[in-house]
Amino acid sequence: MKSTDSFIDTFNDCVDLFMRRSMRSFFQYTKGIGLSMPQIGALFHLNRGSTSGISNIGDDLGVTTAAASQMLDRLVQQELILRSEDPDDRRVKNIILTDKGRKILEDILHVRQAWLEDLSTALSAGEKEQIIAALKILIAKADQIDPR
Amino acid sequence: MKSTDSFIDTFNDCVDLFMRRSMRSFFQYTKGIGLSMPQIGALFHLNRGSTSGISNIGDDLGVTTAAASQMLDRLVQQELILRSEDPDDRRVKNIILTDKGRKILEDILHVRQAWLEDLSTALSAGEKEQIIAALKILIAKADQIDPR
DNA sequence: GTTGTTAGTTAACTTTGCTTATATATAAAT
DNA sequence: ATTTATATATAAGCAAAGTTAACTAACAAC
Repeated sequence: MKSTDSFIDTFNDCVDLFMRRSMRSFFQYTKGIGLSMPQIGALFHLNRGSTSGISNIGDDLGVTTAAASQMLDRLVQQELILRSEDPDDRRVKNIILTDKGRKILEDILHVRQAWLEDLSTALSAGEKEQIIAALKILIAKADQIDPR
Repeated sequence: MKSTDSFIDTFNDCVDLFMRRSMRSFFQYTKGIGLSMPQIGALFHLNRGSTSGISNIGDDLGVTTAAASQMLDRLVQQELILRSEDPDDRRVKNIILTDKGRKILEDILHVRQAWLEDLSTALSAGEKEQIIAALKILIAKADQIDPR
């Protein structure tokens, strides 16, 4: 399963590790509170501060606007979001997180980070600096080859 | 949204980056070939070489054995897996990947890596070494606090 | 060999997510 | 003012995933 590129191999090891340790509890938690993958995708979209129109969310999730509209209905029913009319263009509905929605999103992110926090306390200050420096190179380069 | 821990912040930035760049094409691809999240989960379970009984897979995915059995049906219909009787205990069915299944799994992993390969070629040898060294520290430490 | 346990299947049902097609309201264009 | 385009909603219908409950077959124990 190893390639000839040890950068790729190491990065993949890191992804596998992250998936197993951090994503597992993430999925368990979201399942526990009854949120589906698309719904989480929508919440994350909002959290990123991306444009909040229905069709934007649909595009982002790769589904039709109709599908997005229906899925958001369920989030409205759960009182995690609100539809509000855009004053500039009354055709568009801006989706905004309710306090409850913001709280749940925070919890979700926090659960995903529990493992990361353990890791952070286990690392020495020097190790952390080294890792931060390396990851920043990686982020900068990624931005460079495909900016957004 | 920033914490007081710049290690955690940088790591999260990196995760976000990876999710947006790499997982996006991953989801598009799996959607294109008609595989759902649970099905992919099952394939990944098998790929890890974990125990291949139906209930093991169900446990791993956090669903009932009945649900796992039905979901695997669909993978059998798509000829990605085979059920085979365990010779040691004829009650258990071992799930094995077909050639087609193995091929698709390889493709899935490869798609996830396309972005990573671009990144690898964009980085200098020195940068890569630095990142590899840092990630290895991270992996080693993670293994240390929660071995498996 | 009966009795109980375990692994998996099957059936009936519910919920979700998706699609297409149709409808409505607003905005933009001419 | 009328036409056209855009943003969303709604309806009908399908497939997938999940549940519980009832069932079969194989193993284990005594």
